[in-house]
Amino acid sequence: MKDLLYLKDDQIKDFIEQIFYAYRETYSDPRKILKKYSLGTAHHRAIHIIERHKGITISGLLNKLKITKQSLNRVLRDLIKNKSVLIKKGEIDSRQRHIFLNEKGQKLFDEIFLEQKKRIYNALKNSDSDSVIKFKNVLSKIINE
Amino acid sequence: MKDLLYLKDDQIKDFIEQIFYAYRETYSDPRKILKKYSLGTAHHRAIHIIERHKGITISGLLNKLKITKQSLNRVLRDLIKNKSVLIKKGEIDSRQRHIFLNEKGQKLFDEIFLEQKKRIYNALKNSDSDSVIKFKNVLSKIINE
DNA sequence: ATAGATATGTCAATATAACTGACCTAAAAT
DNA sequence: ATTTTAGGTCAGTTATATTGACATATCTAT
Repeated sequence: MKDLLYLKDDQIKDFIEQIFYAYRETYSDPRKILKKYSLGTAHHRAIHIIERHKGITISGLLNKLKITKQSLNRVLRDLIKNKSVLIKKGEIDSRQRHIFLNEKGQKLFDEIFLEQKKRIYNALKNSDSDSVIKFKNVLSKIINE
Repeated sequence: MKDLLYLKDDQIKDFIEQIFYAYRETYSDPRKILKKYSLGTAHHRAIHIIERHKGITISGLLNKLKITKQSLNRVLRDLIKNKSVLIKKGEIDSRQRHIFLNEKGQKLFDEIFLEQKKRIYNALKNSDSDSVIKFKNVLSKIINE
């Protein structure tokens, strides 16, 4: 049995608490901006993933957001009504829908990101590159466990 | 102007996405257990913080959870009815309430934690201690920004 | 002693974001 | 031709949060 300090229960409990704070703070920063456009964090998460995975399909988005299609449908309906999002039929498989941010959506993303970025940027700018790489690695391992 | 790779926007966007996944996965693992006791993630977060900050006051808990007292009240009412939580009047300031897990609450926490721990434990056990320390440091900086 | 501030509790209404379950169409795969 | 897959939608419900108003007890400061 290992007895490494960083595997002690208290350390793990701390991480569980810290991951909650990190998520909550990171996603609460741009709430005011979202409210200006009558959107919420559900829309924000969708916009973020669409921006990072341009042309993602509905099922692709569902897999990343892990919500039901009924929930996603409401979110996408709002974003389409809002004219932030563009949906294209698949050329190979025309059952599929490919989702993109249009110009307005990209501007909205940029505005949200500018606000949200600050927290991460300021945290990273005082960290050395080794810390950032290792942060990324551990985070990835947590997700892919 | 710095031009460090890890401060590039794309890297920061990745972190924002990864922090969402890490939080969601970490807190969705014990949902089945919670459901067994007719509790949800809101109760889980409260239980976790009470376990880590034994005797915390209502306002202390509000500061950590960042929800309204009306929301917290519902959560605590459920936990008291459930007989997981014990509330003591403050001895120095009798307006204050100090919150504790009682035996049943601690057992519930242990059961939740055992499930939730796996993900973090497995992620950390293959990481060297330097990685874990640096992960913790960056995470703290993100929270305290 | 009294006035104001603080800590907490609670009622009511509403908002946000999720869920389940049922059913539908169009197109691809077999 | 049949089945499966990708997506859309209606209806009802649940979980968790919000705002706003008001109440009580206790502490602090004058």
